Amino acid sequence: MDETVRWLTPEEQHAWRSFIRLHDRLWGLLSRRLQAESHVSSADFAVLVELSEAPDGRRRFLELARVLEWEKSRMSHHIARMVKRGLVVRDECPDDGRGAFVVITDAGREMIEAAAPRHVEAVRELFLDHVTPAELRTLARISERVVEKLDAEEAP
Amino acid sequence: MDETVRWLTPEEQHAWRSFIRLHDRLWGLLSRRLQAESHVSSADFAVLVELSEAPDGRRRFLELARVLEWEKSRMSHHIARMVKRGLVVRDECPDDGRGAFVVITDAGREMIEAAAPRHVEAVRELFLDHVTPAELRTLARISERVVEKLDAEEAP
DNA sequence: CGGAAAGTGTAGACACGTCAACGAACCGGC
DNA sequence: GCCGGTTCGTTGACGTGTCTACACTTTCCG
Repeated sequence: MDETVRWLTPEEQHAWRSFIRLHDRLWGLLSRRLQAESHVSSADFAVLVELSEAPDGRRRFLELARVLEWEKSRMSHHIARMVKRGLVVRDECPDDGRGAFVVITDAGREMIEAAAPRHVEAVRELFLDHVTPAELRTLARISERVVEKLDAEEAP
Repeated sequence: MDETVRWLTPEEQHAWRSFIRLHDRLWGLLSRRLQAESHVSSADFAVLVELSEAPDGRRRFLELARVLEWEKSRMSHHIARMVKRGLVVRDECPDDGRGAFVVITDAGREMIEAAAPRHVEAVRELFLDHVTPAELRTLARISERVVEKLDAEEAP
């Protein structure tokens, strides 16, 4: 084993753990609120937002997966569950025999329109209200830069 | 419906989405590396770190849950899986007939000792190396402050 | 034209987390 | 002592995410 491991300094360890902790707590609370108040999961919410903003409320399957950065398998399973609950329907694609559209239903629109304002309010109350504009810019800058590096990491 | 929803500004929306995206990508990549290189999940890793640092490699069940901020049910399910794979064992508590200890096994120690250096290296390579010390301090400060608010939110 | 390769989506097995209900042991006051 | 409330931990049902393998198209190219 390589004995020259560069372990994290206490500051690094603290920052890293705090960051993970922040996300877990925040996302957990937001998800539970969304579920309790609006009866949709965060994943449902993401799909419905994407569809409701699309022309005719419809999107190709893998296009949706690409936008949300989900694996196609996850998308397939999740759409199956959403179909079962009546939030979306599948529609065959005339141009491509393999493909399919996912289309938001009226029930889906009602869900998202009821959930969105509450969700936005929660994001403000639980997060944005406690962060200064300068801090938010720093956070965004860090996030963009690191994600860019990760993209480069995964590409090859 | 309340028409006076304070929707997110483009800057806020961008920062929020970037933050979530950062966590998802980073955590996803780290988890997959941990699994592929060391055959442990992030959750296994967290448990093993905690146990390996404890005296005699043992901890009371709910104490572990409290430290990791996991629900007791999650802990119970997860420990059951780890027992099945031989990473930990359960041990009855003589003082308290209800209670139990979770104890790390030799195999568990080997796992964590092999996984830790790689994991630390990955955290550096994928995250810390791309963030300045000042940015890291800002991130830690934000995280602490918001988590504190969330604690206050959940307590009552 | 025809066959290989790549694209689109599905399906099953499994790991994981949450929720709610439960059983068993402890604890405090009467 | 014992009864009610609390704590400790388990369990089963269910929704979710990943991985692998698969089936069916389309497309590319000789």
